[in-house]
Amino acid sequence: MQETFTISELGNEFGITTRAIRFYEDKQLLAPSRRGNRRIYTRSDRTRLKLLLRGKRLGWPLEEIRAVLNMYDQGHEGEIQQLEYTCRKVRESREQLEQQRRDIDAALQDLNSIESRCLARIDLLNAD
Amino acid sequence: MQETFTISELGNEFGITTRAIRFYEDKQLLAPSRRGNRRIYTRSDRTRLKLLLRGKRLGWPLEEIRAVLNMYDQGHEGEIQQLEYTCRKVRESREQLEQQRRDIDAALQDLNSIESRCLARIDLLNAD
DNA sequence: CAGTATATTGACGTTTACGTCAACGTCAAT
DNA sequence: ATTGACGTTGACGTAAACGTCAATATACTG
Repeated sequence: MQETFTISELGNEFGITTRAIRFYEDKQLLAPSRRGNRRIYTRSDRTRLKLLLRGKRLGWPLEEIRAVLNMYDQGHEGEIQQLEYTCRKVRESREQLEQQRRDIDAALQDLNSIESRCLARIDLLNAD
Repeated sequence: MQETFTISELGNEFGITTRAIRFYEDKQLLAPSRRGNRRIYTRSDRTRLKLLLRGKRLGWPLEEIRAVLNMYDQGHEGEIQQLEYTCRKVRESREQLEQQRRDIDAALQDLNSIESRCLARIDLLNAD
């Protein structure tokens, strides 16, 4: 795989606009280096963007995604206060994720029962 | 349990404002009956709101939540075209939910590893 | 070296999902 | 009869998350 990426390469790969990527940078979720004026994204920048988009699929606001992304960096260094803070945030995020998983499981059950009723009804109408 | 509810009862129960509930009605996600001018919500209206909020916790836009809510109604009646359309939408929603579940599982793994590194680091700092 | 492609910042516009008044109606209790 | 408590519509405001230009710079390509 490549070592670095341009902004439009990442945009194409992930199906988002360069405008969005610059917006994320503006909101401190990304911090690519520059060659002159232009942004160059490393593999680690790309990973960060990938994680960002995962957060988006889960419906998290950017502000929260930023906090989670920072945990990835702050998990292995810093003062003890900072580490404990990170630990607390980890637990908070985990609880939210577990709530979301419960919601998903419930929704999947509902969808299954809707589909069953739907298929049964179609069957009934076809047996005329 | 009660048979009917006022708008503020529902707002208090679910921790949302009456403004939000009226907004959902405006966007066709709810359709309570009226006594004169005032809204009365049946148990079924309440259930609908509960499902709506579940969708919100999953980060779905209201427009999509509305489509899903309509599946609950359209799953057991209507023409065959409508039923098959509902079936397709059920499958689409299910795929999205399954993607979200994959994202959640991945995120939970990441959080676990962050927490481990964090705790190890704290342990190290405490053993001075 | 002209042309095309890709990049930049900056400013303004747009959609979603409500919040925040304002102005008014209604009903029960004092 | 008035005072709250609760409800209504309507208008306007706002934050988040970008979209959409415009003006400009830089880089590759024939």
